[in-house]
Amino acid sequence: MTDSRAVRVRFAPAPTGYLHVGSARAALFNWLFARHHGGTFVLRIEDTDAARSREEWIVGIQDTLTWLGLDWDEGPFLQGDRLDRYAAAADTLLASGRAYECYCTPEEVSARNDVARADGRSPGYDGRCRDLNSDQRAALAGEGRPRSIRFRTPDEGVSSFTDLVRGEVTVEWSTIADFVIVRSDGSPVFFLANAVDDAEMAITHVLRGEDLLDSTHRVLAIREALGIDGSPEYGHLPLLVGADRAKLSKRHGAVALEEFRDSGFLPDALVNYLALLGWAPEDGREVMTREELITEFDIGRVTHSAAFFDYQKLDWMNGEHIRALATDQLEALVVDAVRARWGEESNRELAVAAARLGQERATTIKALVDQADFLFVGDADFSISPDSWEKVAASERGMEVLDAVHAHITTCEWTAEAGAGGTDVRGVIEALGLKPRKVMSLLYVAIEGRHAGLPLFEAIHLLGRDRALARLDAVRVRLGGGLG
RNA sequence: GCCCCCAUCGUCUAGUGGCCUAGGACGCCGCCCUUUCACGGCGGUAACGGGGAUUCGAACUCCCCUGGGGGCACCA
Repeated sequence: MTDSRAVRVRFAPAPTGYLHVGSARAALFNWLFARHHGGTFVLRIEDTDAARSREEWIVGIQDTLTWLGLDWDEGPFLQGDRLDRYAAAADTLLASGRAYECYCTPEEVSARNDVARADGRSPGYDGRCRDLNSDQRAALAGEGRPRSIRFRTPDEGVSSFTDLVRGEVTVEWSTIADFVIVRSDGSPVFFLANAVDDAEMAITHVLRGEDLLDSTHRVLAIREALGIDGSPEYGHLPLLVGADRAKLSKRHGAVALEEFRDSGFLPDALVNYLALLGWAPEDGREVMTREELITEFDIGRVTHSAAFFDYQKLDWMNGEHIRALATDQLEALVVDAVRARWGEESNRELAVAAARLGQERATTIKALVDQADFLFVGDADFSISPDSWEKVAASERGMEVLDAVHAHITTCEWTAEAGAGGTDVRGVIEALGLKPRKVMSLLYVAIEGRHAGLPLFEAIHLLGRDRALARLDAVRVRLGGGLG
């Protein structure tokens, strides 16, 4: 951007639910754009739909943005606090004739649209109240009909603007029907509030999803009708879609940011992955820090087509970020996660050890903690997953291996210095004439309850001699050989 | 039905007329490493939707078709 004005962008969610991953992506692009240009990032809550907006979502969205690390410089501004401005704007439009009073009810309009569709005609307000005179209006009002205010779109000509990502976008006014800007309860509708606020808040650039592309013409028309000079530049971001290429929604999988947080994804990884959905830096880097993203971000490099949200690639990305974490940072995260799961008095040393052993292999914090379950679970609750057992139940000379390992663990050196060196049972297995890798799974299952997990010798050492022996015994029994 | 947007490997993308027998990443497959699983390393699989036009030359420009998506609310 070569715009000389100081950049001011905004993220303007409606507090009608949790923060959706698509909205988060829009917030991120605005934030990156603002930070890249040293501009201002404004948070505005578009709560003009009182029926669907809720206080808890206003709080929740802010919490989630904060967790993601998308800090805002101004706001949150609530449109609910600014109703007088929208009312004034509506009066202006009414006075100039750019808007008119409409006495059709939503039900009537909807019914007429259904008929239109059924007849193969285009839906959209049919203009019934467009040219009422004052007597007609008074009569309709006299019937007790509710009054809304509708914007009168131009009858001819075109609406055109230059989109930052798509270039020139033009549409004929004749295809855009008159639309409501003030509901019959007096509350403003998105188009009006949006136009007024972007002007008053001196927003210079609007980056939002492509699903809002058509509405831009209407917002721009209101600005013009209000006599507001100039307008922000608009950039419509490609949509995020699911496996069926439709707009990403709940049925495609996790879409609430909270779900990603609770699954142990790192904010930096999510930010990194989201940034790459619809944008790529010039040099093709993929794993990037927040600072690198800010430096490289360029609205001109945003792509045009919808992007599939690939959970597998997110997993990979998260693993990359876990590995890039300073060890003490990961330790802190794992300790917190372990305590959230097993209680505040959970053994900190074990959690720290698990963090270190897991850093090289984990994709999420949750998966890492899952792998460490065997360290924290009570002995009475320890169990072996059925499919893991199935994999090892027929292990070659399993009983012999267990006996030998049991004997070794019983007598091996057990000191902090020796560590996992003492619990290394490879020699024992080789002495039986077996290849360690062939029978190791059985031991993993016995000790960790699953055939894949944290390194075995370290696991045994962390578990402690008594608990380790008890688990070996349990599997000996299960294998049918008793405790000979 | 009408309007708008979009179109490169399965996926995310690089590519802005010759550097492209199309590059990278995820996934997948194989090999190596290895204390299982991972991680890591190496290699492989795999794409310019179709048709015209412009040009000495098109993934890149234009047109048509096809396909996909979005919108047409007193939601945002």
